[in-house]
Amino acid sequence: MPPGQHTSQTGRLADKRAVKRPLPASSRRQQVVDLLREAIITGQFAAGHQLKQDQLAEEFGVSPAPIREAFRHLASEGLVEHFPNHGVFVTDVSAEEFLGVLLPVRMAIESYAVPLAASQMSDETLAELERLVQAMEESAESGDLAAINEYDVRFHELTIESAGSVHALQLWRSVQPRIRAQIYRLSPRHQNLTEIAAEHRKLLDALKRNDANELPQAIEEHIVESATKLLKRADVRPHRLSFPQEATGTA
Amino acid sequence: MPPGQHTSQTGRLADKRAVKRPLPASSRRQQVVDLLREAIITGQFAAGHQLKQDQLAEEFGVSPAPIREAFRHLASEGLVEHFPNHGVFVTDVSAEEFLGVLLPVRMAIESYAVPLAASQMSDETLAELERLVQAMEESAESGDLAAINEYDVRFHELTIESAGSVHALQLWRSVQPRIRAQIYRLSPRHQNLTEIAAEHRKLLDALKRNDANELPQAIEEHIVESATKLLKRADVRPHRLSFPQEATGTA
DNA sequence: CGCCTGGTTATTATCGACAATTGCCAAGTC
DNA sequence: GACTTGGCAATTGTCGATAATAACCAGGCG
Repeated sequence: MPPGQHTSQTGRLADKRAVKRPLPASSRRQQVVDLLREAIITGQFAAGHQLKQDQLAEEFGVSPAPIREAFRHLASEGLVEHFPNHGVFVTDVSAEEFLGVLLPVRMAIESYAVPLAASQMSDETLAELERLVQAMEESAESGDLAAINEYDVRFHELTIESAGSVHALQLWRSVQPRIRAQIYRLSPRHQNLTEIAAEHRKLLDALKRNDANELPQAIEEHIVESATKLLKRADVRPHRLSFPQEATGTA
Repeated sequence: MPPGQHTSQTGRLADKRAVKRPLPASSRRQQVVDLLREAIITGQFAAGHQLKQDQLAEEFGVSPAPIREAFRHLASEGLVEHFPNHGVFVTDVSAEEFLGVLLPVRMAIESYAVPLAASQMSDETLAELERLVQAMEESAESGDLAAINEYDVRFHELTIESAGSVHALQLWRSVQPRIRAQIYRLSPRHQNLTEIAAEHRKLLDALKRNDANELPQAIEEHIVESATKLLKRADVRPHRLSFPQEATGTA
């Protein structure tokens, strides 16, 4: 039975899991996934580079099996492509695809999940979000971009988790790393960190108010803002921002 | 090197692959994936059911390794959930998530990919799409719903392939099985098959005309139509269809 | 002189066995 | 009598080795 859905012992299990960590986190596969994802996102592996299972297995001191499973997971995040009998290769993300697909998909996911989450959010979760925003504000002061990104990701993930939608969360986890990869590619420096923190403060306030009218617009703004800022700083000006929301009048 | 991106021998490789099959298709993992996916989509495995690697390994006459990799792939399609050290369990898809996330995400993907595909579509591809629609029309005559669904999937997949966007295709392949699962769950019978074929004929005509103004609306209609028909027949009337495109005025 | 053909090697895919983890159950203790 | 604690059984996770696959290269043939 899936943890948390047990017949009678749910409480005991939930306690056990809570006492430990949210995730078992240990598992060679998971460790490999995390290491490789970070390497790809930060650009240590260039697009097109082949990842060889035996080489990585030796490098990490594990057998090929967990490496191969890690490959499948990374493929689900779109960070690598798998060609049967040929290997896995680091995927490229074009600015067009970023704007045309990844952001609209993220928008679709959060437009559904965030208002849903706001309507049923526990005080504990709100407090945790508050802590995350504070941590972002502090990291902005000290100029720690990596930390801000980490809190940013966690903020959104926790919010979407609260919506309780398995599929919204699964899809978000699939697109999120690709979006983060773009952030590292397009704006590795000179981001206005204070603005990022402020944006999340604004979103958190909207979550607290839980105004069904205001929230969808707040999410949309939040996502569009972060994207356009990113692109401006990188001097990438695509022909048009074709978010579904903006496409109504242009058709 | 990824097939199709070779340094000099591209032609030879492409020929070789074309002579054989589009996919190597053989691979125990792939076979297991296809079998399990079909079993889940058609409801042979109920939501919540645990898939055990050793049991399936024996059943299929393979070792646990390809089964485990198949699990990872099915998880990327949202058909199963993986709980480390606990197993994989068939995922449930609520009607709310179907309408709220899966369809909007599909809409976002196709809104980007289909116009892009239309703008650069080869005559061969158009001919293949034409064949698919004809096959659908024939299957509609003979009342073969399974065949229609198969052609339906292939029609959209081929279209999105033509767009040449790795990520649009990857995401589509991730959401598509879930949507198909809903089709089987909500409307296993009594679908108006002729209408489905006609819808695709209309979409194909729009693709042929490649009218940048008309196409986005045609896609939107196509997706919304299929969804609302599906829901009407199953007597499921959600509170509202919250597609991003329709949310502009409501905020 | 170019094309086909067979061996060679690098790499992936699969295997079967073993180790680790987890939940369960029963015995023991306060 | 309820709670803790230890062992038991079922299941997943990992291993190291082997088999299968496909690109590369050299030699032979038209």
